[in-house]
Order: sequence, then C-alpha cells, then structure tokens
Amino acid sequence: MTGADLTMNERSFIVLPMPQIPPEPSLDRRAQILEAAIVCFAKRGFHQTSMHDISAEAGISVGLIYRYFANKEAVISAMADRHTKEIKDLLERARQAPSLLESLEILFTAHCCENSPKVQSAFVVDLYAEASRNVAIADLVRDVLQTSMDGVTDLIARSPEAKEAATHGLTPEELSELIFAVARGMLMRDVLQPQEMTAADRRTRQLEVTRRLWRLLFKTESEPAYA
Amino acid sequence: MTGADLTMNERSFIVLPMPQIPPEPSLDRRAQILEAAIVCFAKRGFHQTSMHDISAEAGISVGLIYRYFANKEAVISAMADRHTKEIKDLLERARQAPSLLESLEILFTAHCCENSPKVQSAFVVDLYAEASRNVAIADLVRDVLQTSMDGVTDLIARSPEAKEAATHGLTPEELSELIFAVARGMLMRDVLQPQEMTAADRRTRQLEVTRRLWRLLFKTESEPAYA
Amino acid sequence: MTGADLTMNERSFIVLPMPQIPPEPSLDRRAQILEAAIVCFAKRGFHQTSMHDISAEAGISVGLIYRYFANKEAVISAMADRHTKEIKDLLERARQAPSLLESLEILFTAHCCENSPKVQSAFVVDLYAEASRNVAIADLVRDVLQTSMDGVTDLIARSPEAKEAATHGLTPEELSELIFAVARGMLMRDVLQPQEMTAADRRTRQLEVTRRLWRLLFKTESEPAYA
Amino acid sequence: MTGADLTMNERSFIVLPMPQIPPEPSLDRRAQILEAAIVCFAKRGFHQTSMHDISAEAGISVGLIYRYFANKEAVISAMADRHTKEIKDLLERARQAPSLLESLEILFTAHCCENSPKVQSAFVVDLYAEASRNVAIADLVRDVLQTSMDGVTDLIARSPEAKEAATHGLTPEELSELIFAVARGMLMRDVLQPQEMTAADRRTRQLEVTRRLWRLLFKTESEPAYA
DNA sequence: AATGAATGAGGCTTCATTCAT
DNA sequence: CATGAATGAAGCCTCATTCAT
Repeated sequence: MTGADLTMNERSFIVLPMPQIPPEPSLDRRAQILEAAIVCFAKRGFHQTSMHDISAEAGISVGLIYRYFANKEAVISAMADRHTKEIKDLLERARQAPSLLESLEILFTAHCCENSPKVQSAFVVDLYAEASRNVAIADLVRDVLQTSMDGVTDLIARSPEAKEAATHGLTPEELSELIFAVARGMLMRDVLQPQEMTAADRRTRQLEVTRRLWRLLFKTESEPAYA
Repeated sequence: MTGADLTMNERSFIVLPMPQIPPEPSLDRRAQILEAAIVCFAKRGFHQTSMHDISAEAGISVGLIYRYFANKEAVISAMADRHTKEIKDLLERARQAPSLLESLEILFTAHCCENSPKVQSAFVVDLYAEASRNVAIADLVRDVLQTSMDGVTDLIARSPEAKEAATHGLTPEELSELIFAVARGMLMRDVLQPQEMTAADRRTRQLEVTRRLWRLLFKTESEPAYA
Repeated sequence: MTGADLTMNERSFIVLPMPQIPPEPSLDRRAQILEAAIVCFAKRGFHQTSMHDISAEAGISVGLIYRYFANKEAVISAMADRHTKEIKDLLERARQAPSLLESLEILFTAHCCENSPKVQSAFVVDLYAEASRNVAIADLVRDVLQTSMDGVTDLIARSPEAKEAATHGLTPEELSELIFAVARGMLMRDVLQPQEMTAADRRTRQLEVTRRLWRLLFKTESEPAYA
Repeated sequence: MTGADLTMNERSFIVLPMPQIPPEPSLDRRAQILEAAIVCFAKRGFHQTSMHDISAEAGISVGLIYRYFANKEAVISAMADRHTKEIKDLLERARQAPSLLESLEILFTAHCCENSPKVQSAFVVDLYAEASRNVAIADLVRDVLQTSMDGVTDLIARSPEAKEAATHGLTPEELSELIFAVARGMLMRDVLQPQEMTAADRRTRQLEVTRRLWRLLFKTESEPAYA
C-alpha cells in the first residue's frame, strides 16, 4: 500500500460522481429539493431547518416543495431513503475495491469529499438522533446498517488477507461490527471538527485511523508493522 | 472476570451517585430543572422540547425556569455542562477500577443503567448533532472528549496488561482514540435499539463488545483466547 | 291526488331536463364546470371548495377554469345565476301544474330528486349565508325570491281553490309569503337530515308538510279533512 | 293584544339582558372570545373568519385564543353550544309569556334586538350550512331544534286559545313543526335584508308574520279577523 | 419566590391565480 | 385550447419569552 493507492482512491471519488451531473438544471425537481434539503439539514439540523430555508436554498418557492412532498416529514423521509441508497452505493464501491484495506478506506472516507460528500457527517448524526424518536427512521437506519455490515462481513470472509491473518478469534461478523462501530464513532467525532477543516485534512485523519484499525485486525504480528 | 465483577460494576453505579442526593426536595432548583430537561431532551430532542415540556416534567411553572436560566439556549448549555461533569465523574470511576478491562467496562456501559443512566445515548447523539452547529457546544464536547481520552491514554500507559501485551505498534494515545471511537459508535448504535430493550440487555451487548475490543487490543496472541 | 300524480311529478323532473342535454361532451365548458362546482359546493361549501376540487371533479385542469371564469368569485356568481334560472324553471313548471296543491308540491320537493336535484339544499343554505355578506348575491337571491313569490301570488289569485276557500283574511301576497317562508324553513331543516336519507324519504316528508300547509291555507273548515 | 303588549314585549328584551353586563372587562375570557367570534362569524362566516379577525375583534393576541380553545374548530363548536343555550333560554322566556301569541312573538323576534340579538340570523344560517357537512354540529342543531319544538308543542297543547280554536285537524306537534319552519324561513329571509335595515324594522316585519301565522293557526273562522 | 396569562414572531401548509409550453 | 408547474400571500398554530400579580 503506497501513496499511489491513495491517489487512486481519491480519484475514484472525485472523478466518478461529478462528470455526468451538469450543475442541476434538468435534474428532477425532487432531486433538486433533496439536494437543497441536505445542505440545510447538514447546516442546521432537521428541525431547525424551515421549509423556507429549503426553498431558498433550492431557489424555488415554498409552495413548490409541496407539489413534490406531502410535508416536511416526507422530505426528511425521502432524505433518509436517499441516504440509504448512497450508503448502499458506497458499499458496492467498497466491495469492488481490490483489497480489504482499500474497501475500508472507501467506507471511512466517504464523508471527506470536497464537492459532494456521499455522507454528510452532521446529517448522519442528526439522522441517528431522529431515529431515536422516529420508529420509521430507526427501522430504515437499522436496515441499511445491517445490510452494510453483512456486506463487510462477507468481504472479510472472502478476503485472503483476513484469512491469513490471525483474526484474534473474532468471527468476520464480529470484526465487521467492530469496524462499523469505529466508522460511526469517527463520523461522530468529525462533527466536532471546526468547519474550516478541509475535506483533505479530514480524509488524512480518517485514513490514519482506517489503516491503524486494519493493521490491528488483519495484520499478523510476525509481519513488519505497516508504515 | 466473573459474575462477581459484574455485580461490583453495577453497584458502583447504583450505590455511588444516589446516596448524597435526597430525592430532590431541597435540591437546588437548577438541578431539578436540569433533571426534568434531560428527560425531555432524551425523549424528544433539544429543539422539539418546549419550555413548557420542561416545566411540566419538573412540576413547576414556565416562568420559574427563566429565574434560573436566561433562555432555552442556556438550559441546553447547562445540560451540556452537566454532561461534562458526569463524563468526568465517569472517567474518575473508570480510573479507580482495578483493571484496564474493568475501566473499559465502566466506560462502555455508563448508559445502561435502569434508573438513572448517567449517559442517555439519545441525548449524547443530540449533543453531537448540536455541536455540529453550535461552536460553544462543540468546544465543550471536544474538551471533555480530549480530557477523557487523555485519562484513558494515561490509564493505558500505566497498565501492566497493556505493557505486557503487544500493542501492535500503536501508542497509548492511538489506542485510546480507537477505544473512544468504538465507544461513540456503540452509543450511536444504541439509539437504534427498540425502546423496549432493557438496560440489562443493552449492558450485555456492550460488555461483549468491550471484552472483544480489550482482547483485540491488549491480549497477546500467545495467550489463550479469553472466555 | 294519488300515487299516479306523484309519479307524474317525479317524471316531470327526470324526463324534462335530461333529454336535450346529451351527457355533457359537446356541452359548453362553462356548464361542465358549473356542474362540477355545484357538486363541490354542496359537499363542502363555497369557501372550503378549492379551485382544484372543482377542476378534479370536472376532470379538467385548474388553469382551464380561468379561461371561462375570471376567478372563484365569478364561479360562485355564475352558480348563483344558474340557481336563479333553475328556480325560475321550477316556478314555470309549478305554474303549469293542474292544481294549486300540485304546484306547491313541485315547489316543495325540488330538492328531493335522486339524480339531479334542481335545488341542493346545502347549496341553497350556503347561498343565503353568502348573501348575508355579498351584496351582489343578496340582490340576486332577493330578486329570484321576489319573482317566485310574485308567481305564486299570481297563482293563488287565479286559483279557484283559493278563491273558494276562506283565506283567513290573508291576501294572496301574504299567503305566498307564508308559503315561501315554510319552503325555505323546510329546506333549512333538510340539511340536518343524515346524508344517508334517501331522496324518496325526503320527498315523503316534504309532501306531508306541503299538504298540511295547503289544507291549512286553502281548505274551508266545512270541507272534510284531507286524507 | 294591543300596542301596549308590544311595548311590554320589547322592553322585556332590552331591559332584561343588558343591565348586569358591564362592558366586558371582568367577563370570563372564553366569553369575551366567543363574543368577538360571533361578531366575526355573523359578519364574514365561519370559514372566512380568521383567527386574527377574532383576536382583533376581542382586542387580544392570536395566541391567547389558543389558551382557551384548542383550535378554530373548537371555537365554532363552543359557539354552537352557546347558541344552543341561548335558544333554550329563549324558549324558556317564550314559555313564560302570558299568551301563546306572545310566546310566538318572542320566538320570532329574537334576532331583532339592537344591542345584543340573541340570535344572529347570518350566524344561524351559517350554522345550518356547517351542519350540512359537520355531523357534530348537525347533531347539536337537530337536538336544540327538537327540544324547542317539543317545548312549543307542549305550549300549544296547554294553550286555551289553541284548544278553542279549530286547529284544522293538525296535532300540536304538526302545528309546532309548521311554526318552526316559518320561523327558520323568516330567519333565512332576514339575511337578505340590507344591512342598513334597523332592528325595529325587522321586528315590525317579523311581528306581522307572526300574527298572521297565529291568526291562521289558532283563530277560528267565526271570530272577527284580527286588525 | 412563583405563577401562568399574554404576546407576537415564525413555522407549516393551502390555495387562488398566473404563465410558459 | 389545454395543461399543470410555479408563485406567494395568508391562514392556522406553536412557542420562547415577558410581566403583572
């Protein structure tokens, strides 16, 4: 694993999603509204975001939102659905990475993208907060989490690295659980960072933790320590 | 680690905090209000909780809250302060545990207390969400986190177990960071659990993860697997 | 007066208006819209009916309504005009009845028609309510009322039954006024009936009152009581 | 029945209710709000009256209304309840009149009071309109109507005038039904009168009709015609 | 100290109306 | 001629905050 890999990963984020999205003119109205909504939600939280905030961010009138969403609750739900899809996409991308380490790097750095972070950390924390009092959201989040964890469990089970390594008597499932706990924990920490911190800086920190975790879980003692 | 240890940990929660607090009659009004506030905040979140909710929960009038707090913002801040103190108490208690494992168990199960969890997971997630848009809260949370991490770093550095163990080339600080990431991640997961889940069940799950993590970080390969 | 008469009256409603109106394809758009409007108005009232309700009921777009009516107010006005015409038609039909009693029966049962009551009681009550705050509507309703009353006054004046009868020292005009008061009062009562009540049941009740009134006004004491 | 009686009746309305009501300062808030509400409702109708209209008329803030009523619907309901009580009071007053004619006069002129008409005709018409689409209101109106009719049926049954008179083979119940139909019908007509018409003028017209009706129903042919 | 009545700004939502297609 | 997306004003309601008692 060298600096070259890092660059490659970085490109895979920046190059893939951006090109086919022209600013957002012909983009479906629902999508446009959700795009505006996540900006507001990440900035102010669900319940401090007013419908006016969203409409202003989207550059449309308030009333128009109601042509696409029954009410504010529905916007939040749709937002949660969108998040679900993005997480699943992310998982898919992680699955296709050439190595387990790179898979983890993808998962851990999804929110560190200058232009279109797949995962806005503040939004996700808010989503969990909402889940604690909205059963529908809780179900949805639990589901996407389970799917993701299953995916990573699978990844680990198939991974030659993982097999070789002494996995400390932990099952792939347990390893996956630990990995996701760390990922959530790091996301939570991310919201404490000053807003000025760049995506690149966040990414650097995340990669450090990712590699540390990877070494811990999948490197045998005999091998020379990484880096 | 036996059933006895478990009981001991449990007592350390229930016995310690209760005695010096006679139910809450002469108890300072501020404390009474904060007590009511956290119930509401955990149930509904900061911004869905109205001042009336708090006054009703406390059994006093709305106006009275304003005699003790400048405004709602101040209640949230005071709440965050109180949380800070509780976390620091928790750290203190963890420091005094006879072993590193037990220290970790204390840290990981603070929110699994039937009667008065020191740490309400929903509240903490909300606090982080708030931190993402309120610099004062962010500073405070960052500070308490740093203090806690420093404490655990120190604990690890002093721990004979840790020293003996091959710590995979990770510094005590890095280990501490990982531990807190997992702790936060597990807290976040906790809010997804159905409300019906008992404190005991939550605790069991937390202890499993704690021990798994401890084994991973501090047990050398040569030693026989735990349990 | 027998069952046969009743049937005849009934037919006079169903047979007369329908034929020249082929369902409503080539039917003028205005009429189509008004047809939809009265359904909505009777169901929800003028001001709880939205333009969208009307357009949906008519199976057209909202915008199209504005091609035929300047605004909602204009729809209500046109509706009132339509009502005026229907009342005048009704009067004409009543005039042509073979006897005064039958004339009254027609007037009193206009709103008890299964398929297309000429007079929807809820609508009429709403129209009067509107009249109380909209001078234009008030003028129109007053006018149609006056015309109708004049018609009935005339009918009474010409009626042999009425002449024969001791009319209690009341002029035809006064008798007409009383008749219309009762008619309005019964219409008002009709809106209290449960929606499930059939047109036939309503009609039966109306006929009872009509005959009672007729007996009262136009039967001499000496004659044997009716029915 | 002479002019003297008329004067007496008139006084009985104006003198009785007014004295004990000082403007309306200490008057219960609920009552104050309802007082403002009926003014607005009579002027604009239920659904064109905004909560702001009511608050402005009452000289209070909008929010305060919600301390006394759950929502607008509740204001309308309370208004309907109040109307129920007023009608029952009216009935009581009518019962105590020395003669049947005077009872009827009271019932027919309740809405013709300069300062505080017991019955605002526009409001009542609106109430019936509302009843046609709100079952709760319909039940209430039906109930008060039944009670009133029963009261008058009873009055008729006891009345010596009525017994003497040939009541045309109509039962007291049927007579009562007819009387209330006329009363409702006259109320409905009242909303067509220009707003400028004074209470005195309305009253005069109502008294004419009342006496005409009374003569019709309760005077035997043999007696000399009234007036 | 304590109450809770009162205020009014602000949020969600609806709907009459317009207008580009 | 017809559509329905779009606007924005206005209505209902909540709630933080104040203040007279």
